[in-house]
Amino acid sequence: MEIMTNSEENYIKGIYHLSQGGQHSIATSALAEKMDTKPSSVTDMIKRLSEKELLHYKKYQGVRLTEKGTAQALRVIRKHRLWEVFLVDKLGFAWDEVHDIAEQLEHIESEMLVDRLDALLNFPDFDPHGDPIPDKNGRFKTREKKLLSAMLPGSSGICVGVKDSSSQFLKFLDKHQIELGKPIEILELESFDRSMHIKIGDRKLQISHQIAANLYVKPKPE
Amino acid sequence: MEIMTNSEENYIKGIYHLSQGGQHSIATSALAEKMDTKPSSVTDMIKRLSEKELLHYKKYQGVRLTEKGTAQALRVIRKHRLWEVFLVDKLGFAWDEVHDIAEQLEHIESEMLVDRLDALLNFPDFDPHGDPIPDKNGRFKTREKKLLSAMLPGSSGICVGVKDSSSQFLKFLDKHQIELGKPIEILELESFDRSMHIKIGDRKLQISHQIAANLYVKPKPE
DNA sequence: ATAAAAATTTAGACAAATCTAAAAATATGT
DNA sequence: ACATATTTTTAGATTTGTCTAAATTTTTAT
Ligand SMILES: [Mn+2]
Ligand SMILES: [Mn+2]
Ligand SMILES: [Mn+2]
Ligand SMILES: [Mn+2]
Repeated sequence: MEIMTNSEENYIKGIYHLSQGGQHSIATSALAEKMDTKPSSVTDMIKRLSEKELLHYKKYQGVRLTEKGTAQALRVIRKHRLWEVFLVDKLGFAWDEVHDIAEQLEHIESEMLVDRLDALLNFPDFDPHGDPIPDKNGRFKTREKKLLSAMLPGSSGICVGVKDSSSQFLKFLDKHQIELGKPIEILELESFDRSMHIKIGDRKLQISHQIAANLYVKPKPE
Repeated sequence: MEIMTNSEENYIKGIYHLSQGGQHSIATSALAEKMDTKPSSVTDMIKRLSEKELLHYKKYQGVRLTEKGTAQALRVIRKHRLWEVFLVDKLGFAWDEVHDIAEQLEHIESEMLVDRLDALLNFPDFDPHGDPIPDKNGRFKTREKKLLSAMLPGSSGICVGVKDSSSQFLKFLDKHQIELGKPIEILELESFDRSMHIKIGDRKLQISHQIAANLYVKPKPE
């Protein structure tokens, strides 16, 4: 494991996240968008990362992480999510306040620190946004989850994650007491605007399609 | 408070520490030594910091922190020492293992994070090495302390700090069960090699001058 | 199939932080 | 006081990461 700069780590993480969208290879422009930078800068960085064998690159063909690159991405993601849990559980931050701080903390280098933090937090499987936390070998729990918007009236489940984790969306959920872990039931779907009547916990409310399209639910079997 | 790079913060901190040695102004060469870099690099950085009004600089005359520079140094030192307390108290690190990790953590930017960490740790006044932790206004407790080597036979006090905080020295102290907070009594001084017979806690032992010259003691009055 | 559009790469520049080698200023010793 | 030694600064180069503008390749549309 050679040393990586913060910027290199951020690119690798960005590529990893884009790869979760199912694409075989990630386009320069997509990565530029993700990293909030110019395609020319991405090309430069891609060459360095390819040199270090963290990704596969053929000119004009986009990139794909190597095994080594994937492992590195998972290490950074592990740190990011563990720090988020720390900030929420130990320092009382709200779930919409932790991302930017975790963006900095994820680059702190010390395997011992990460593993002890993991232990302090009781080896959490998921972060405050419902995303899985890789263990020290890069393995993580997966669980069945569907977007609420993809569920049918009459079905039910448990609220387990968010797709959009912007502060605005998270605060909106707070305001309506929509929390991870709560049972959720789809009562009715308005075909006109696709808004949904749901029961969350023991309260009923109506939410727009945009909200339903950003909430993950673990469906109850049957 | 404009943004500072990690490197700028490290220089400011280095200058602050050298200034504690009493000098009116800090020489380029002294700072180069401290920062483990070349004098020419120091000159470059000094110009940038002077531009930002963090220090006073006249060519060939060395540097001195401005008010603003001092405040900035204290903010970084506060973070460094709070993180050291966190690592020891909450993650169970030994006092000789925390410095390098704190060197990284001290650059994390978030006033809220620092203040909440401070609260989690119960607003500690001193770090694991006995150094004072500035509060959010940059104020810190001072306490009377003398090098053990400067104390006379028959006098006594409490062990409150280390001058050398290298891992080797700290491990040496661990091995001989010399811990901060323990009462210490000077029994006899060998004039030949200045080694000391002391009682620490309830054990007697003999230590070399080099050890005594790196241990701080709060002397008992009278 | 070719021309136009879009995506990607290259070329050249810049800021931060470092280095080596050379020049300039300051300090020291007789 | 003046030559020598030491310290400090300057000049020029390098690495990382970014940018703009131009060139090149790929994709899309007619
Ligand atoms: Mn996050
Ligand atoms: Mn998260
Ligand atoms: Mn330290
Ligand atoms: Mn310390």
